[in-house]
Amino acid sequence: MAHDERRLQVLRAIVQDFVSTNDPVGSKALAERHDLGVSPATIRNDMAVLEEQGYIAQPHTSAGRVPTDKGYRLFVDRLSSVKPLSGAERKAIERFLDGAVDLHDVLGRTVRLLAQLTHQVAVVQYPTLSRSAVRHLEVVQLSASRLLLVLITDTGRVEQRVVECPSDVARDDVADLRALLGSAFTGARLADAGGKVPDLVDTAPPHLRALVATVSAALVETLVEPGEDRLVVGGTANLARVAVDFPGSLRPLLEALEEQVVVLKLISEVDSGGAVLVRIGEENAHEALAGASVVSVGYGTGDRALGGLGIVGPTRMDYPGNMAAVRAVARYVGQLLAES
Amino acid sequence: MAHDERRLQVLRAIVQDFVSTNDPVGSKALAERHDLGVSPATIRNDMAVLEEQGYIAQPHTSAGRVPTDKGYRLFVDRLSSVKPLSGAERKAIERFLDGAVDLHDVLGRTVRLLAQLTHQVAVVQYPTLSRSAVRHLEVVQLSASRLLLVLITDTGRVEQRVVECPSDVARDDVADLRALLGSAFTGARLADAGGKVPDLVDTAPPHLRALVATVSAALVETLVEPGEDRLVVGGTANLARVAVDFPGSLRPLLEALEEQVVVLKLISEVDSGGAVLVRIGEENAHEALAGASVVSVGYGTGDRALGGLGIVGPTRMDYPGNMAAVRAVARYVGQLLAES
DNA sequence: GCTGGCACTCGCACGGACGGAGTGCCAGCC
DNA sequence: GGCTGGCACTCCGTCCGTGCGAGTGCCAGC
Repeated sequence: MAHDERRLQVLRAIVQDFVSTNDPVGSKALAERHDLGVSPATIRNDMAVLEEQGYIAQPHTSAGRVPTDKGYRLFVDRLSSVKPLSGAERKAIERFLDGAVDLHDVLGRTVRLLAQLTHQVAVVQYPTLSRSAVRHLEVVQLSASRLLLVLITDTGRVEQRVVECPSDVARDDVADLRALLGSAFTGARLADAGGKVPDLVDTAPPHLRALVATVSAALVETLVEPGEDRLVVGGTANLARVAVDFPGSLRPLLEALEEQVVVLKLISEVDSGGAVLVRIGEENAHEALAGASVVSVGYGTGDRALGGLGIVGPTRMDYPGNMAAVRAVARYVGQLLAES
Repeated sequence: MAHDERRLQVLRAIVQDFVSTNDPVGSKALAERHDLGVSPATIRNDMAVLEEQGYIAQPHTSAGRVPTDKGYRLFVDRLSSVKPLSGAERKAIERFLDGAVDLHDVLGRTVRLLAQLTHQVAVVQYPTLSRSAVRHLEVVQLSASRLLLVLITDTGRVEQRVVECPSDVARDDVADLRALLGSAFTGARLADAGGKVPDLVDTAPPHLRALVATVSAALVETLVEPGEDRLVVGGTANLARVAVDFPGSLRPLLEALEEQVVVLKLISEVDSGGAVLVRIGEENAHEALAGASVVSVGYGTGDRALGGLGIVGPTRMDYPGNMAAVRAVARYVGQLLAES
């Protein structure tokens, strides 16, 4: 029906205007700024219906209307097309990310880039260890009974862990241990590492068994268990810019961002199909994020999803633009990591 | 003179009251809350002198007085004694930091601990590479022409760098390279690494010379050059709590914190004698930090300063308490790193 | 089903009045 | 000489009443 169609146009116009002005938008302004072909009075009728359906709300009697979470949801799902990035933006992505010398550098640049493109807080997850494979495993003796394990993954992550051994370890044993662990784990997916331990212990020379058991337990414990996934956060200064959108205080949000677990959960729950995921306001199911939206997507090399990245901002954000930026950056990061 | 003495007591009382209440403090309130032994009228005379000398100011005619940067400076230098930590706080430090498994973990816990103890933004510098020595140097071949250098320092830092070689590298050459670099650099201070390169290249077998030159150049460039020092920042949520102390906006401050260079400079300029350094307001010589104070101290193992740590907060802060916390945490971190 | 008109509601900005806190100064006292 | 109580003055923050403008809902007419 042409009816419903126009009502959706009205909703779209409300979202667009409200996002850009931060003022509740009224029927008159709407009729002036958009070619809806009808008079303010008609728009008012549509707005009344939209309000009844829960897509918009008015902060006070006789102020303009403001989109609700549900309204943004409809907008994102049906009313917006992904805004293509400008040439300048695409150039900026390349310029920014090229020249990175290691994973840490890549992710640091990525988070700064995303923050700059979207003017929101950017979040990038390190490539998940569980989906990475071992490229190299190094054992360094720190002292008689302390060993340092260094794990290098095929995604470029370098992780370390100090292992305290129950008894002193001979120099030769360290070399043997290194060889054993190396041949057992190199090339293996970290997710499978746990299963290899019993076999490895069994086949180890008797005098090394206790050592191998201790060390591989530590390896699996720290490096494979979930929860060890790291996060890079950047652009928190952008929160100050949009402080007006968080009426209470920025504090809960800043706390949630520091409490990486919260955001990590959101970011890592990316769609395996590579679609951009948007979580709006209350959909986030975490109190501190109730007034915020999260736009995230997985990045990866070819068919393998390595991790997630995205942005966090007020629900009043430019969804099409931010979705485009997040998607473009994720693609480029994926390519970059595939090369290395 | 008893005169001047009392005037300083008045200044101290003003600082203490203002820090705890955030209200400009007047002569009457001062006389009531502190046993200065004189009447408000006398205090007023003292305040007039203190104001003339620039230690205090009044926001508006006929409001109370507020300490100036100069007033805080005098307070810190002459009027405050370092507040000893409570037993609970000392316990908290131990509980928080023990059980850390690697350097990353130690510094992460440190920054959270400091933020929690002081309710300010905490900043911890990674141990300076230039003052660290090489414990282990690993070369991993990523592809025919790409090598990954992994450097492990005696302070527990693990740094990585990808090196693009002009031509393909044979497997055996990698092993030789590893042995060469290892024997040349292991145990050496990174600050001296640059000087060792020419010698190393000269003594290398002819067919490896180009490779050694490329790789060691990359090593020195990324890992030894200054500016590569890293920073961990935490507790930015505390800024929201004291937002009232930053009249304009938190933004410049948040930006300065993200722009790690700024803070790094401050934190790394620690006193070699191990004294706690306090920079108040304008003393910071960076616009964004004009309304902020930085309390920092070096941490290290024994006689060697490894890096700095500290806090950033409004000039209106509890200097004695924060100085004590910063110092205590730095000592504990120093011990912890000395053990490993 | 759309439109113009109209009465109504409210939030907000403006402005004046008021009270309170704090000061500076002065004369008197120890 | 230094401290004290008293007093007049200044000025900020708050409160309240008013007016205005934006926006709405409803209704009659096309």
